[in-house]
Amino acid sequence: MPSFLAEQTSIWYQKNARDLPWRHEGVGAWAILISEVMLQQTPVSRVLTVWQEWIERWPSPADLAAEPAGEAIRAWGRLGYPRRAMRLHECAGEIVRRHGGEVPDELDKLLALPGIGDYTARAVLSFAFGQRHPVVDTNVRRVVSRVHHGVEDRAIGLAEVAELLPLGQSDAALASAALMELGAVVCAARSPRCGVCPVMAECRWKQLGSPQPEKPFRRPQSYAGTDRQVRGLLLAVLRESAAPVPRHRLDLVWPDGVQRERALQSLLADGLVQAQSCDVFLLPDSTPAQ
DNA sequence: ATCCGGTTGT
DNA sequence: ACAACTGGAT
Repeated sequence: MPSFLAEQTSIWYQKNARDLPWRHEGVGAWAILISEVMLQQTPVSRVLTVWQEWIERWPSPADLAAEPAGEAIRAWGRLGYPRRAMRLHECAGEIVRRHGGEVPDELDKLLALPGIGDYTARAVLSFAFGQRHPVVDTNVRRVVSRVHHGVEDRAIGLAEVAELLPLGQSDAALASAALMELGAVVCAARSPRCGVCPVMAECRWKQLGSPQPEKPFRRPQSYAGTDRQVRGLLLAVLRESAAPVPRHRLDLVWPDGVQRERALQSLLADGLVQAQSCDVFLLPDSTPAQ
């Protein structure tokens, strides 16, 4: 059932899509997969340079799999959520071992890879292989919720999005990209630009006066002072050091010894950091087994 | 339901 | 200060 939303947004997208490098002709599935992982919870502007470095350095899964995980973590830079870099490295290894070094083009095989969930698996199938799948991220959820239901935060499932996509594979893939783009550029969470929206005339949310969502209750959860910040500070020291780092240098980044130790232990548990001895640490440097 | 980063726009 | 940013794993 091709919907008004999918059709109009696709038309709009073909004239207004941002020129992002991973959308260029000839970009392979591996490079697109990398872009999708990097874009998880991370704005486009910050992904651009790191993505370019990655695809030049590791143009195939085998290239990344051949290096220690620490190199992926180092090259991740300050993108945030560095476990994504580690999972991407594991993912490359799985692709080499189980899929002959080629990114699989089947849903169940992608979902079985580390770091690849419901969103990323379908995004790769749609944008790299031109298949028809519901690609549901926070943008699509917001667009469909607003336009069809007139509310900000209604739960939007895969089936609901699948129903509104065009039937043709490439048309559906185009519509998926278009819905995400609309959510990112026009139907923004904070400052929607309804004046330039291609579906304004049929938007329930606009008709209802753009009602704000009910905020049930949300913890303040500031970043400053959290374990997350301390993990980031510790990892930054290890990233920027070519040589293993003695504990006393890590002690400098955060005054609270208890929290510092807890953060270090969690990094070790995640596999983001490796202990060379009891007081010397480094990024994972073991060359992966073939 | 929670944890997991780091930057930018408001 | 604060949410938002093309989520995934536990």
